Amino acid sequence: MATSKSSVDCLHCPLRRKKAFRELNDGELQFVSKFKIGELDVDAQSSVLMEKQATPNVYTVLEGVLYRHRTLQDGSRQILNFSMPGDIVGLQLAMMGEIHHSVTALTPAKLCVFERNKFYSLFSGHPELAHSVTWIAATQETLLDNTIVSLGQRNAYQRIAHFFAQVYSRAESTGVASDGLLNIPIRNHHISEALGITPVHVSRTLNKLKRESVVERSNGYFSFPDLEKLAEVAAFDDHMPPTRPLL
Amino acid sequence: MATSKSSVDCLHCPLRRKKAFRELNDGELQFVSKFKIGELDVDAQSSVLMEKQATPNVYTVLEGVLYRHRTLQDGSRQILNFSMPGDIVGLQLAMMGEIHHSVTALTPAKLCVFERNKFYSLFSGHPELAHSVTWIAATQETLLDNTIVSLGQRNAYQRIAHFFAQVYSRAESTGVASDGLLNIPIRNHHISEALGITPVHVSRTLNKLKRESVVERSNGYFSFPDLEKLAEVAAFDDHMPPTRPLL
DNA sequence: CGCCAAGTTGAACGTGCTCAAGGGCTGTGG
DNA sequence: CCACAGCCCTTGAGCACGTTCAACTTGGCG
Repeated sequence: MATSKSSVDCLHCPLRRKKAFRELNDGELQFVSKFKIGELDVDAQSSVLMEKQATPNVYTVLEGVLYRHRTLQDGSRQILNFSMPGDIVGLQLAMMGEIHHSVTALTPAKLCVFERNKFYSLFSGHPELAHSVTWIAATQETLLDNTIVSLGQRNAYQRIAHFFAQVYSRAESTGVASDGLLNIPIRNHHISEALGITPVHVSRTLNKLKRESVVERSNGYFSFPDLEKLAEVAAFDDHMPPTRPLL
Repeated sequence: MATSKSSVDCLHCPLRRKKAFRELNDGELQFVSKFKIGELDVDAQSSVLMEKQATPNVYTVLEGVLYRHRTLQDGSRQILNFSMPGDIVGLQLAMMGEIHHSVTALTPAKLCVFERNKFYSLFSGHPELAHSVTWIAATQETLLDNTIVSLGQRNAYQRIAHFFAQVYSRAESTGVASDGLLNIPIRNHHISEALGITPVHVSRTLNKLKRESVVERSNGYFSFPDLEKLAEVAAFDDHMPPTRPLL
């Protein structure tokens, strides 16, 4: 894990070239360039934010995948969602100065670092960017809504299928998946902790999905030979807009 | 249901007098006054927003309680959360122009009406207010996080207890509850749809909570004779900041 | 080779679901 | 004033999805 001064310049941010992201104008770009105070590289498994610990920084994901999670008194853990390129990490920290979840890297990841104290200057100086922040927050809300619907109404089989459909869709649009291959090292216990299903039952249910050729796994990576079939058994219809703003 | 021109003036908004809400300065107040284009009064049970129907308006709750919900293909329904005074109704509509849930009044309610097309002017003209919007969105996220944790990790008993603790806490701080009495006509099927538990099992579990004197019900209204006991069996620790911004 | 983490599989159990019947309350109409 | 409908809640009994406990397999890595 290391922090370095902007090795990736915002002016040439590789994310902007991806189809999913909207362009910024020159003024915005220059502001973001100055707003970004550095970069954080983390290894897989390392924590970026910890529950109840207020850090001075807020991040956006430049590369890699992380997950937000919370641990209860009894030690059980709930994964809230996955953070992919373009996502904001620690928005609650920036807004309320408190955070009630941890954020851990699932893959090696690269994050852009911002000072949360200066976050307000983004609102006062660049309404377009402030609007983007809120856009991203509202989009997150939609994702959390989806998760609540899954946990509340679907059984293990549908839940896992829907989980994959959702994750794949987001991963594909942020360059972390393509051609049916999900380039994220998801283990059964992640699915277990994300969906509130025991690892044992995750295993059984996954095997059923494998037998039905909805899901495949090799070297620890999942793939989906027939994405339409996946969407169908998952009853998944994608709610996400095709393009999105970026800080 | 009727729309009338601002019978409640923002300058004398009754919500601001409540302890939970922050003050606005004169410039902000004047802007909000102009930004608000009217008021919407709805009866209990009537819908304010419908899934997939883009309306031109966005709202804030002035009085009463509503709930956001989504209906699946098979007809099952999930309540996502409850909207109480000060909450924004239809933020996703304002940001993305799409909405994937319905909003229905639980009690008779009064809403402030805003044009979603003009929402951007709030960002460009009043960064402090824009910041408030994002603050509210981030707070919502925390609430949804809590719900996900409940649905994923807790059994029916803990879920219901936590649900009440959470709802009461929010209701209390927005003036919809006091002295242990929750002034919202919640039926068993609401709990069922919010927590993914069948009405039958909700009934059984509620009776257990009643027997233990954690919960009481009279005339269809819940009350909690011992809020500390409730928080304890719910393993609830309140994540909400004591004061909050308001549009 | 041996270790450890992750996944698999079996068997028994339990929380919560389903189906079904009955009771209480409220509003409406005879 | 009673009859009846409709909604909500309650209670019982059987069932099933998912859990728990435990043993075994597999694969990566020292």
